Amino acid sequence: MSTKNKILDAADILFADKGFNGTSLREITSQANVNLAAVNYHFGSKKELIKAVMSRYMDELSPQLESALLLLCENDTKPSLHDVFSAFIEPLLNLNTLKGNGTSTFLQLLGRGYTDSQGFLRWFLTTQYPNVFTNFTKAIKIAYPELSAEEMFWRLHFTMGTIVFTMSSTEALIDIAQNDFNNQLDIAGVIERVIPYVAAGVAAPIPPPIILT
Amino acid sequence: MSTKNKILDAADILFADKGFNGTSLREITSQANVNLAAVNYHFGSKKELIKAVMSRYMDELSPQLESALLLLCENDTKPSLHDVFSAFIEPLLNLNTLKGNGTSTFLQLLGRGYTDSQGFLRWFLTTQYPNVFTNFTKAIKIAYPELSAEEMFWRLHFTMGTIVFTMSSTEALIDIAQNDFNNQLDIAGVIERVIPYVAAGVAAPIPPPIILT
DNA sequence: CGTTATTTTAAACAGGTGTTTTAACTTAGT
DNA sequence: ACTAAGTTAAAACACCTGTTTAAAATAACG
Repeated sequence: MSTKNKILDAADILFADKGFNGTSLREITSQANVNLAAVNYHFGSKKELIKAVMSRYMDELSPQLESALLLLCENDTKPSLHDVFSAFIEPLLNLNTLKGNGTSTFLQLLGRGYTDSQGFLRWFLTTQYPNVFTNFTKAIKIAYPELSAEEMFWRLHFTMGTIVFTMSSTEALIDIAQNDFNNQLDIAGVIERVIPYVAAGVAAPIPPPIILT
Repeated sequence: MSTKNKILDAADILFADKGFNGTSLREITSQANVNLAAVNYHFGSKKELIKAVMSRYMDELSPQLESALLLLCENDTKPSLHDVFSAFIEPLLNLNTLKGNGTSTFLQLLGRGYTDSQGFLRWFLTTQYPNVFTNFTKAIKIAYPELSAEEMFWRLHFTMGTIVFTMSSTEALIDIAQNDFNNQLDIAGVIERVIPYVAAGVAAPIPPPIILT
């Protein structure tokens, strides 16, 4: 395997586990059995390495999400919210088949990107991959046309928060759940539980207008 | 104001904004106009400072949450899920009256605690303030008795994720919302929007048992 | 007043950070 | 085989980290 990929693989796991700020280049290079200077030689800087780790996922995911949502919109039967979220999440699960634990680290990384590094990664994703967001919005608009654009904006971000936050602390939660309920459960199981939750949240009745007192 | 409080106030804002790992003691002490060594003199270490910042909120919040939820459980009319969440969130909003931006920074700090520092803060909170969690669970059990303990466990953590994640990026989201929909909105407004969302999520119909293929 | 405590200050400590440099090594291309 | 480009290696760079030290300043109290 090439040095570049060895670095990407090690960085992937360490970034997800300890955050971008919390992981040093020396940890990455020693985990990858590679010289320290190799990071700056192949990627230029730590910031560019972070972008590269995320791009590896997004470049594969973005077109899959686009086609899955497009298919849903062009269907003759109106999709339910549950359908929309399932279509969105299926490509995420497919990452697992290509790479062990792919889904979990990607969503963890996404969570890190929102909280670490003052949101520079959020900027990177929304500017480099804007279609993902707009297509998703379009599909939901079909499934739940009564929802105003503003209300939808907020509920989408609530949903983003639920998924990202859950995934970034998944291992800890699974540990607790196995202790308390001794029920075998993996990431896919957690995702299957979170879909009804977010679908119900997005589908919640429109609240009465807020009265300013 | 005492040196100790000047440090706590500065650390509060900086920790919320840049995370625990992302904030250096030198940033805190220069923001507080205080000597660097004062942190170690008054608190012992950075870790203890983090605990002190969180305790300041939790010591005030914990009894308020307890009484609000207790009142709800002892009421003769069965509370709805919306009632439970409102009772939980009202004390959070009251932090604002005591301290400017108290609610937002506290929830941001909570979010940091889940992702930064490999969950040592989560351990600190769950061991030091266990009542908060158990009382909340009890109230929901009354409002929605059909939900199994395990399902409730997950939905509570999804809810936690929604709130914490939303609050840790609230300013950014409010900025976007004001640009796109030019609608005046503050933190309280966001909270009023998130309550129906999480209430519907927790109240979602119980999903069919997962079939392992 | 003088004498303790308590607190603040500046300086240094040992160790970690991302990045750069310079030389050695490997790999193609002709 | 020789040169040129590409890659790896060890060492040093300048800077930042949390923490400690020891002296100076302030406060408290008899």
